[in-house]
Amino acid sequence: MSKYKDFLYPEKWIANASMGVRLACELRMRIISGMIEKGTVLSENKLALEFEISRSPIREALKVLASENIIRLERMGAVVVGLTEKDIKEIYDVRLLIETFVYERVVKMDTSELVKELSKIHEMMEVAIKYGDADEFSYQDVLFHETIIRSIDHSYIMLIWNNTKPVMESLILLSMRMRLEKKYDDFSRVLKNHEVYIKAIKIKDRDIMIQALHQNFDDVQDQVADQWMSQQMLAKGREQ
Amino acid sequence: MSKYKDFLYPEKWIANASMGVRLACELRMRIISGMIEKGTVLSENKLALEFEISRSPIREALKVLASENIIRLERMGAVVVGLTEKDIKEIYDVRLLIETFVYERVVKMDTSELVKELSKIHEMMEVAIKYGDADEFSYQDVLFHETIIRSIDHSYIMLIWNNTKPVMESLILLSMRMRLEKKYDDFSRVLKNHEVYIKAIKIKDRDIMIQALHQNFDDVQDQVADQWMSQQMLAKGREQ
DNA sequence: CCTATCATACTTGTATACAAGTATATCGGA
DNA sequence: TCCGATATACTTGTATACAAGTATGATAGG
Repeated sequence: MSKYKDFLYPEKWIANASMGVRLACELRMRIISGMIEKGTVLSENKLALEFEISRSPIREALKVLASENIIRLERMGAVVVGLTEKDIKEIYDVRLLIETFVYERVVKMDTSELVKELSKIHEMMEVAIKYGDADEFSYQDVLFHETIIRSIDHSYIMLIWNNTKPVMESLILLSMRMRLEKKYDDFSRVLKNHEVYIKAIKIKDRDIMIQALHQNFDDVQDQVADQWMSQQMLAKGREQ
Repeated sequence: MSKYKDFLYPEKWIANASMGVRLACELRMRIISGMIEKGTVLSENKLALEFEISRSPIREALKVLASENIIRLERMGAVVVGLTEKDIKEIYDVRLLIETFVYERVVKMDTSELVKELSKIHEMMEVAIKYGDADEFSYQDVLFHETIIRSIDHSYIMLIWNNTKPVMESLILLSMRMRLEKKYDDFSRVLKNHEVYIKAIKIKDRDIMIQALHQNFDDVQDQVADQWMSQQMLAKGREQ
């Protein structure tokens, strides 16, 4: 589908999803990467023609993207809003907020099972990076945090996570792909960070947890924002 | 539409909304009030027949409700999940979380305009209760908190609010309607609480704000949960 | 040349049709 | 009586058609 032969979003992650979901994932990647410029007006009919599917899944996808605030549904057409640097900061505000909340709960739990799961994911990340698979690394990274959040069994925190996850995932995916080429060393730092996470959860010291959390976020946020800016610049350059 | 002649959700709030949104609001009210029992399987076709609209808006409504975790979209049919007491606690966890965050920002702002807006809403609430209009009171109550949240101009906090608002709104609406008949005195307490809010924002003392926030929530949460339980009991009784 | 009105081509929201897949129930056989 | 296969009646996902409304542009009149 579409004149673009290849997709930005890993197809195997959405192999048996509906067209609406798939299109949402792909459009999200294109918008966040800057491939679709801000201000662009997306029309249901035009998208239907371009992607060669009917309006039903298109509508579904646009609703999803609108709920993530990266497009704005107006009277006529969906206007691409995209992400500003402010937005990225805000996403990390929210992550910090919910993960801090989560940790408050985690210290009161039996974390042995969780630690085991996280260790497994951590090793997966090591393997992924060993074979230069940025997509798999991103997947496991997101899964790592989701696993922690899921562990406290809090449906409304989970709801927030589910609403912010897609954009997070796209940002991380784009960032990791760039780093694979230009800043390979970063990965070992990310891995180290996750080790600290696991350790902090294991010994259940809330202060160390929060500290590790902040440290990671201060680190990661800058990098993601940085990488994202490069991506934007790159997209800008490509247009000319 | 439907065999139920009257709707639980105030029709004037959604006068010019699409059928999908309207149906979502109505179904949400019926599910939260217990009018539609947990475990019920909602079929798109059956709903289409019952409400005499096509499947398109039905699908839209079900997607919305699924994103709010009050129904679960499965292979065949949408299973009504509803709210447990745990869910209600969790919603207030989230509100406490985001409103605490918001207040951290509010103290750094010029709040004069905000205070003015809130005072207006507060007076609206007084008028609403003077004329025994529980729906209008609920509307202004929700608007009060939304106004505070909106004031910090944080799109992702706003996103969370938008995701939790519908369920909150339904809970408050049902609770206020009951109180109008049985616990009329409660309203003056709610009004007092909001006065404290405004004052706390005006003098910009973070500690007092947080304190006021917690006090209000401890108070309101219990009441909402309480009222909601009564409602559930009532619904149960009606079935027999 | 400027303005107002009307026609046209777009937009969304909704209805309906169809295809593919799944649970259920019935019927035949042991 | 119990088990298995098949048929049927459901389900969702997608495509398409239609209606109502809106922006745009062209045209007529001043």
